Amino acid sequence: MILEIFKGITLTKQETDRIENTFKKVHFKKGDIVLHTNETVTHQYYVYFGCLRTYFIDPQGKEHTIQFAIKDWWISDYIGYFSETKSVLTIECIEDATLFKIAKKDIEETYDQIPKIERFFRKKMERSFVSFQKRILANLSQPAKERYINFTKTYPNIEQQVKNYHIASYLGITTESLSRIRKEIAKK
Amino acid sequence: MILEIFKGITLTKQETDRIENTFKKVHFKKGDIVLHTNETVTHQYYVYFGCLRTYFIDPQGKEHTIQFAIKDWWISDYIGYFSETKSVLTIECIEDATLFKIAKKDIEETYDQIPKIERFFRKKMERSFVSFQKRILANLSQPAKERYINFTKTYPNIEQQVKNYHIASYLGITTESLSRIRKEIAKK
DNA sequence: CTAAAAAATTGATGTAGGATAAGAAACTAT
DNA sequence: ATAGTTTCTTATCCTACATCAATTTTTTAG
Repeated sequence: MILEIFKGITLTKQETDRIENTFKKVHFKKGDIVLHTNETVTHQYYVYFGCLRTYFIDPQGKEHTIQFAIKDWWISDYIGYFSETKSVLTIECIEDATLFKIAKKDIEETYDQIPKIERFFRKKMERSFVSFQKRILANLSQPAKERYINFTKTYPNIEQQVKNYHIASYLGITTESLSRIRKEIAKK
Repeated sequence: MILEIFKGITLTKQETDRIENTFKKVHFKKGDIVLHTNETVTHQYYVYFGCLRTYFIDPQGKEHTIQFAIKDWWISDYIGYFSETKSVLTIECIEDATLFKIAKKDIEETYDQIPKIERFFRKKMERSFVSFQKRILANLSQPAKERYINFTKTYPNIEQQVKNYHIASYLGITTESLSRIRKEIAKK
C-alpha cells in the first residue's frame, strides 16, 4: 500500500523493506491540526486519502491558503521543512484523512541508500516548482474571476471538498468577493 | 572558473573534466534576449556576472517579472524547462553578462554519472522552492509598499542594477504606483 | 428532528492601486 | 554639448476588490 507512492519505480526487496519501515501511517479527523506554527518541521506527508491544506496567518490575523492536498499529493510546511526554521504555516485536515508521514532525517538517509528515491523526490520538487511559478504568474496577471475559473478547472476534485472561504483565501480574495464572482458566473 | 559553481563539492579530476566539457561560457549584451517565448527550453544558465530577468507577457501585453538573477544565481524559463513545453517566459539580459549555460540533456546525464551533482541541484531546487513560496505568501498578505520595502532589503544588490519598472512588474504594480510609494517613503 | 453554529450571500460604502495623460529628469549617441 | 530616447514623476479620475453589517442558507450535534 505504501508502495503506491512509488509506483513506476522498480525496487528490490531490501529497498521496499526500508521504505516500509520509514513511512508511518497516520489518521487525522476533519478539523485536526497536523502542524501548528512555530514548531520544528520534521516530516512531510503523503495523502493516501482525505483532504488537507496549509495556511499562513498574517499579522492582521487573516488566513492565506498556500496549498491544498488530496489523494496522491504531498503536503508539509515546505518553508520550515527545507529551510530548517520553525513552521510558519499551519497544516489543517479538512476531510478525514489517512497519511503516510516520513521524517526528513529518514528520507535523507534513504537518498544515500537508494538514489532512485532521491531522483523521485527531485522530480516531484521540479513539478511543484513549476506549479508554484505558474501560480505567481496567474496572481500577477489575472483578475480574481479568471483565477477562480482556472482553479475550478485545474482542481475540480478539490473544489468539491473544500469550503468557499478556503478557496477565497487561496485566490487572495475575501469570501464575500468570491461569493459575488460565483453569482456572476452562475447567472450566465 | 566554472568550478566556482560547485564550490563546496569535492570532485575527482574525471568529474571536473566532464563538468568543464558540458558547461559553455556565453556573453550577452544589455538588451539581448537570451530566450524568446514559444521556443524549446533546452538550457539553464549560471550567472558569472551581469544581471538578467525573466518575464511573462500577459494577454493584455503587460510584462510581469518572474525572476531576477545576478552573480551566482541561476536563471531559465523553468516552466518550459521542467515541464518540457515551449517557453512562456522571455529571458532578457539587463546588464552585460557572462553566463555558463548547460543543456538539460547534459545535466541529466551528469546526474547519472555524478550523484553529488544531482544532489547539488536537488538542494538548489529546494531553496528556490522556499523563496517562491515565500513570495506567494508576501503577495497574498502584504500591501505593495511593504513588498517594495522587503524587496529592497532582500535584494539590495539587484535594486541598483535594474530599472524601477522592472521592480514594479516584479511586485505586481504599475511603475506609477511604485513611484508614489517611493515618494512616500522618501519624505519620511 | 431541531437548535445552534458555521458558512454563504447580499447590500452599502471605502480604498489601494490602475489608467490615462502630460511633463520632468536621466541616459545615450552622435 | 545637444538632440533624441528612455525612464520616472505627478495629477486626475476610475475600478476591482475590501470592509462592515445584516440576513439567509447549510451543516453539525444532541
